Amino acid sequence: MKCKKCGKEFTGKYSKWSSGDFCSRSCANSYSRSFSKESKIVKCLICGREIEVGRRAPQKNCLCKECKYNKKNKKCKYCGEYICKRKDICKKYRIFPTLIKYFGMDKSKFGSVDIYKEYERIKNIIEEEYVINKKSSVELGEMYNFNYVRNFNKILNILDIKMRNLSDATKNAWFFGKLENKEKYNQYKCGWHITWNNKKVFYRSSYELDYCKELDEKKIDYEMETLRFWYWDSQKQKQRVAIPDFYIPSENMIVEIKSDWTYDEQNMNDKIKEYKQHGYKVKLILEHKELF
DNA sequence: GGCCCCGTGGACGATTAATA
DNA sequence: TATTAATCGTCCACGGGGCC
Repeated sequence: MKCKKCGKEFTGKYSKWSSGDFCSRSCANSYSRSFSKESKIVKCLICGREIEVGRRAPQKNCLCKECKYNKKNKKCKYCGEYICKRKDICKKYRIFPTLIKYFGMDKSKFGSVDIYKEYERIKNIIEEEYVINKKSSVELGEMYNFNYVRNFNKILNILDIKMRNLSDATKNAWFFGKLENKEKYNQYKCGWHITWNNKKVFYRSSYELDYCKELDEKKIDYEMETLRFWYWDSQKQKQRVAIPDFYIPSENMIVEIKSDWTYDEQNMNDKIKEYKQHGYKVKLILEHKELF
């Protein structure tokens, strides 16, 4: 026989595993190495995907990169993947029991990538309440029967929901009527007044009380501090909350009562502009005189 | 000036991932 | 397998900011 590598004539096999093509093991190795840069396409033993391997790659090495990695690593018990596609979510595994307990996260989704959608679903629900409906973290805590409602902000933080700053939070509280300060407000003469039609209203100055009496005499129905508006304060250059003094439903009219001492013309113009944009008529009474 | 909502952040313990 | 590091839950106190 003629050796495929060196061309020498030889007889017999150099070993019982020899194919009979080579005179010696070194020739067989040398021949094999000469093809080492060649490759072949095989199917991954695990996933069946076609991959390129060295021409003489052993059967046991016919694994794609991912399957090779997978053999060395464990599956994530949250998304079920060897390499988490949303590591940002899987990393938050500590909050999952909380999301299940208080927000109804579907735990049957664990172990598959469906957990990502489920997580986003819960996050969207909370985000809608906090960002769009402007509920406070405390209100949300109560709403979801959270163990310690005052700590709901940590949940928002973990879910990457940007929290309001204290300034906006306080303005929100005013807008939704959570801050009233009625009895405590004592800078001017103030107190409760019963209207002609038996409504209880709170006045914050003697000027307001005088106007109450005037409306009582005329038997005009009115409300005090029942409306709230966001308006742009052009002097302070920020959004603020305006609470009109009087509202007369029959005329759809807002009435502001001011004294020289408290009157800020620019601020009043900012507020009135907003009232009118909402379709209300506006009356301003300064020092008992009707300006418009 | 006075009140109070709500955001902030620390302490501590429990749990789990990461590492040796 | 044991240890360490990271992170979350719970509880609490503080005080900024807003309103009139």
